[in-house]
Amino acid sequence: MPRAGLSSDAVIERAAQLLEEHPDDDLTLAELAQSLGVRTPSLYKHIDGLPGLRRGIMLRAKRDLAAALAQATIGCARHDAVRALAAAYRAWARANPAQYPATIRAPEPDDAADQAASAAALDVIFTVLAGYDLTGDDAIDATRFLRAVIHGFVSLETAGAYKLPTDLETSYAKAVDAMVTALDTWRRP
Amino acid sequence: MPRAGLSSDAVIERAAQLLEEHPDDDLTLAELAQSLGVRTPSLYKHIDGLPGLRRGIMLRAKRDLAAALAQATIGCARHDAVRALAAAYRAWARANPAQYPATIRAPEPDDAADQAASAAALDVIFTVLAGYDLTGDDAIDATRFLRAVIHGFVSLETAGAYKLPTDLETSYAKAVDAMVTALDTWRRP
DNA sequence: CCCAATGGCTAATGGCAATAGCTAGACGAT
DNA sequence: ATCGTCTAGCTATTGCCATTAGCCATTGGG
Repeated sequence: MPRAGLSSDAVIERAAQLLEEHPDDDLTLAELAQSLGVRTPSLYKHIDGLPGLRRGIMLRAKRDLAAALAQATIGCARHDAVRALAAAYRAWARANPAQYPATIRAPEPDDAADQAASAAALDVIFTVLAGYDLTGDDAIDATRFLRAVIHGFVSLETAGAYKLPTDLETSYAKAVDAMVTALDTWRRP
Repeated sequence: MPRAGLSSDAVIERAAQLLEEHPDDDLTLAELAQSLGVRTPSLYKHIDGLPGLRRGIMLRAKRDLAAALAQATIGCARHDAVRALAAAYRAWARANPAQYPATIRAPEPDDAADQAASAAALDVIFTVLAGYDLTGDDAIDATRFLRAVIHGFVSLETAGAYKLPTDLETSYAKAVDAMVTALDTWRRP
């Protein structure tokens, strides 16, 4: 019985890889175990069953996305920051299309780690929008709009809903432009 | 052996109901059969296994959504049509949150019925945007933007991502306003 | 009234997640 | 070096689910 030298992180990372490699068929513990050169029950020494594995993948994804967003917006403000955020968000989703849907799932109310990971990503957005002098409900509405545009585009793109041959880069650039313009004149009525 | 009087449509409709009733645990043929007062294998006389059931639910959802959108935009033009479309889209998603994700899945290339159902919904959007005199890539970019804003907001809302107490109706209204304004001046650079 | 079509059933198979309990290897303390 | 403990693997087992094969009763058209 040679030891495989697994760990919780190693198992989760491998699972995320498998998820990206064939996104169609849902991830199975049996497949994951085989891919790690181990029998299925052995995985339970590192993860808490299938739900625990899914949670691990989700947490990993949320943290990674939040870090990418934070990284991308360092030293930028206003329009530049919004564009950098939008670009980094889309780049992450395109690089991890199978994990992306997990990143928008609302955290469970009693899961502190999940709450923290979700909040980290939201904080980046709030910080970016802080340059627009929006307060109260205006800031919240603007945040919701920004998330809607970016998530909406990226989600439809990675789901394969944009099938026409027209260039996606240009379409996204125009969408981001429209969003930036809207944010500029957000306070009004 | 009294007959249960099932049909393909009845089975699919019941499955959609169950899906909405408890969206968490994924739909099982065993549960569906029990809910219909029938043994599991009997379902195979009406649907083509679990994949066939899922496809049936998806088709039903896409057609229903497309019909709702078409219905809502009758007799409207430009801003009014866009607002009506946005309102109807969100209303449908809120009424059928568990089925909504199925409606954005890209159709399989060889599934004619799926292609048709998806195209029906897209046609409504194209028709609504026809009032804006957009042509070529401009029209496609605008369509993508419109879908991104509406789907993005609705998707995040039904996923529970908008947790703050601020009124969602107002937030959506502002987002739709911003989108309408952007569409007004879509052609430019 | 008959008979073909069909919608229900039971039985059986195989895959998967999950649990219980065993065992060997790693590692620290003496 | 040796012992003892801890733990990461394992096998065996259970139970649920989807799926298929094959049987039988009901239905409805000639």
